[in-house]
Amino acid sequence: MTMTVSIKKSEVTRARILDVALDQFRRQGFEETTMRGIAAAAGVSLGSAYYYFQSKEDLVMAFYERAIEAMTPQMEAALSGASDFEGRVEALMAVKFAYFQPNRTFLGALLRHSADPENRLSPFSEATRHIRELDQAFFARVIQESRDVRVPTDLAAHLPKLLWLFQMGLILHWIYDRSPEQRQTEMLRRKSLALVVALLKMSRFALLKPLRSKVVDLIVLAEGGRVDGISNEA
Amino acid sequence: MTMTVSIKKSEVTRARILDVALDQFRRQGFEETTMRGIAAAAGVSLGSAYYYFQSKEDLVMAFYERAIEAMTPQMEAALSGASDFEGRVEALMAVKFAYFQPNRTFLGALLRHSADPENRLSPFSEATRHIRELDQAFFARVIQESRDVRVPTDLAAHLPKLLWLFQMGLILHWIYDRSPEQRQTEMLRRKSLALVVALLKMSRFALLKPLRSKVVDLIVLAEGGRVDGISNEA
DNA sequence: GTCTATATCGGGATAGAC
DNA sequence: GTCTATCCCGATATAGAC
Repeated sequence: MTMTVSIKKSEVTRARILDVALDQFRRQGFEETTMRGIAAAAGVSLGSAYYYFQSKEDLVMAFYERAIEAMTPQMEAALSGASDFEGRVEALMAVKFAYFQPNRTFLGALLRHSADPENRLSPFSEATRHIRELDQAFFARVIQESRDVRVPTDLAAHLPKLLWLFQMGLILHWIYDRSPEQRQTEMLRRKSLALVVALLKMSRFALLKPLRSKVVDLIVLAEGGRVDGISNEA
Repeated sequence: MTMTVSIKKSEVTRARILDVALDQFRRQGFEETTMRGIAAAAGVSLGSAYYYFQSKEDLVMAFYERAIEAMTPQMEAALSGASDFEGRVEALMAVKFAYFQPNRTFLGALLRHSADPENRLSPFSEATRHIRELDQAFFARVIQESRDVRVPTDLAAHLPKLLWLFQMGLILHWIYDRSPEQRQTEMLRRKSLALVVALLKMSRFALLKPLRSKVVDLIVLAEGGRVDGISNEA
């Protein structure tokens, strides 16, 4: 009992700092929020804030961790809720859009650096690899479990990453979407997913085999380098 | 005479600051270069440096301006040097890669923010629109002047922007390419361009008309929003 | 181990005197 | 136009209270 309490003491402080930070990030954005401001609002000294989070970026990483944790059960439900390929992919993406909705502005501040795989906060970075792979695993399950879309194995092997990339593109578009209530992204999401599904269904046609081979060839080449973080220059 | 001299006085100072800045950017990168360092090396005070360039970013914008200015005649030559579509597109891109070669690291520091169209330095920003449009105009000329690739008009209307986007993707890949001498990007460039050309040639087939319509539909939707800077929520 | 107070540094940016 | 002085902020370091 006493142990449990003493352990929690610091975790409460840590959680409070994180809560305050995320709140300020949401309301003022990333750049505008200062470590001094976070510490003050959390009722701790600047030194304490840095004691728990070595940098401002670490606070963001904690946000990512929370997000994937909270979304995992929701994505499980999404998978069993829909019955066909398109429905499942749509359901998976819907979870993200719903969860990130209140944090859209804040997320925008983070994804500003998304193009830089060497930035820890980038969705393509080594630091976020774990989260990325967890997410891609859900897309892999969609492919395995859906019977209505059968993709040739050479292409299927890369599909989880491709679908994840497709999702990232939509999120990025959404972040900067200035149309009322981001309706434009919604439409884009619907139409582009339909197109992706149509292309995947076409991908089995023997006539298109040479074309598909070229595409897969390109994907392999691109993956060998940059698409998935620091590694593999095969 | 006296007027000419007195006008030039400040421009010389301005040019000196810019020269020093670009030199340091190239050698140390963007982040590592400080306004204090620039001012010191240019023999002016920090305040003076800020008098000429309101921010560090402004120095970068000047770099962009210089770049497009220097590359314009080279791109003209590239267009007349090649005879077919693929050759011309390749020649246009080759000009960029050659010009940016010595600035690759520095360019990387800039394109870190490329995903953010609200960042002035982003190739998708309002601030860089002018440069972007100049560049896209060269791709438009390729399409008009090449007889070997005939693209249906509905798609052709968007092709300059699409080709430019394709080029940006390759440049981005190149920036973070860790393979020796960025050979990977070179291969990717060659193969992906060949694929693009193959797809464009296919685009005329009547059988693919419905698919093409869907693609064009998507492009229009995306362009209406984010792809090209702040404007048009048509 | 948890936390405060405080000093210090580096660097972008600004105000105001000259 | 030019400079000095100053501010703000992220980050680091240190000394010490409990």
